[in-house]
Amino acid sequence: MARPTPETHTEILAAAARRFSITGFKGTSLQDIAREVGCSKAAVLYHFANKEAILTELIAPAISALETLDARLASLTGDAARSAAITGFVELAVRFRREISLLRSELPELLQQPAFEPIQRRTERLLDALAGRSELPADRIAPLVVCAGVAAACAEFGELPDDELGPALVTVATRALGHPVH
Amino acid sequence: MARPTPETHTEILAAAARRFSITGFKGTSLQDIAREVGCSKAAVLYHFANKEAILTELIAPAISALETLDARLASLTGDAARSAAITGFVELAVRFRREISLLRSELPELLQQPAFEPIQRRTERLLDALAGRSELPADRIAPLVVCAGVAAACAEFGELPDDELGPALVTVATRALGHPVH
DNA sequence: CCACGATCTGACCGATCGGTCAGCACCTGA
DNA sequence: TCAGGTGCTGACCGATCGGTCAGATCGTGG
Repeated sequence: MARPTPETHTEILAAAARRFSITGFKGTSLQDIAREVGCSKAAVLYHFANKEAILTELIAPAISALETLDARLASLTGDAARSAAITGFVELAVRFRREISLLRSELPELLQQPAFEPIQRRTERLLDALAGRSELPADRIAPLVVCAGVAAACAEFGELPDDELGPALVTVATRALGHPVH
Repeated sequence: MARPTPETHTEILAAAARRFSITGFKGTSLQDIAREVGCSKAAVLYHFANKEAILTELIAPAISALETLDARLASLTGDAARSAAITGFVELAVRFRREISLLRSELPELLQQPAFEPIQRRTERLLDALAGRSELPADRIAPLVVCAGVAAACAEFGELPDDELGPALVTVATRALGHPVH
């Protein structure tokens, strides 16, 4: 074997994405990934420090996009924050639906690990923006429904074109969040 | 030890529910459950054929409730099906939010196993009712957002009283699904 | 021609998993 | 009193997990 192909790194990422989206992160072993790539498990661990490093590299672009959105929303309040949050989040969810689908089944659990704490924090701030900065528990329900629902729909409708899925989701989200508060 | 208490069966169920809802099904070992109960792993497997049997028994009431709802919706069409599906599903989700929360992180994966195929089928029929029996892909997006969103909200707002969470969710769901199609 | 770094392998590690099994302690009914 | 069933234990099983390590195999520059 031993081909002089340094593309192995990329191939591992692609194989891991496929496996993670089917059997989940915990449900996928390094052996599974190695088998799909056609190399040894040790080769996988030559390119990545450990299993979690593969996941981290896979979702890095999505995380940085989430951080960008969070920064843009930080200065907005009320309805302005809300509508910007809707379109921003939907656009982000549609663009990164592959990443969502490979995380969806284990995101709540992974989020509890300290390494993923930044995502947790940004998501809470996103919910805050979707709630129009309201602190009332009742006003927090709709944003959570929207967030989780949009993410699930993106994972499920992976084959739909962006320009069909996106506007439909914006419509649903806007309706769900109802008229501006007061 | 060896107390003459056949309540162990119940204690195991309660302990498993607590663990599953925190660390997930796959993330919880029989050892974990045994430790929480204060018995041996072998004792757990004396009361239950295997790990999956614990989960099955835990969610049995929720499944039968889902089947009842499915039967009731079967004869309805259009807007009648839709509004009945909304209130029925929300009521069910609120009532069984504990079960949802202990499954939420792994439901998509568990559903792919043949043993959970009935749930899968009923859920699809529920989505069908929520879509007002429409076959258009675009009309399927909102129901999925609502279903996943409501489930996530129920898992998240476990401490809210039923009569506060339920109506709020019905409102959000009705809004999200928009006006009756034609 | 040879030394070297990059790439990769197979063998191996300790830990943990779900599950089995022989047998012990206890209660109950004959 | 004792046979038998219930509830449970600790020891153990094979499999698999994530991860390590010494060394084989290559292409390449000196």
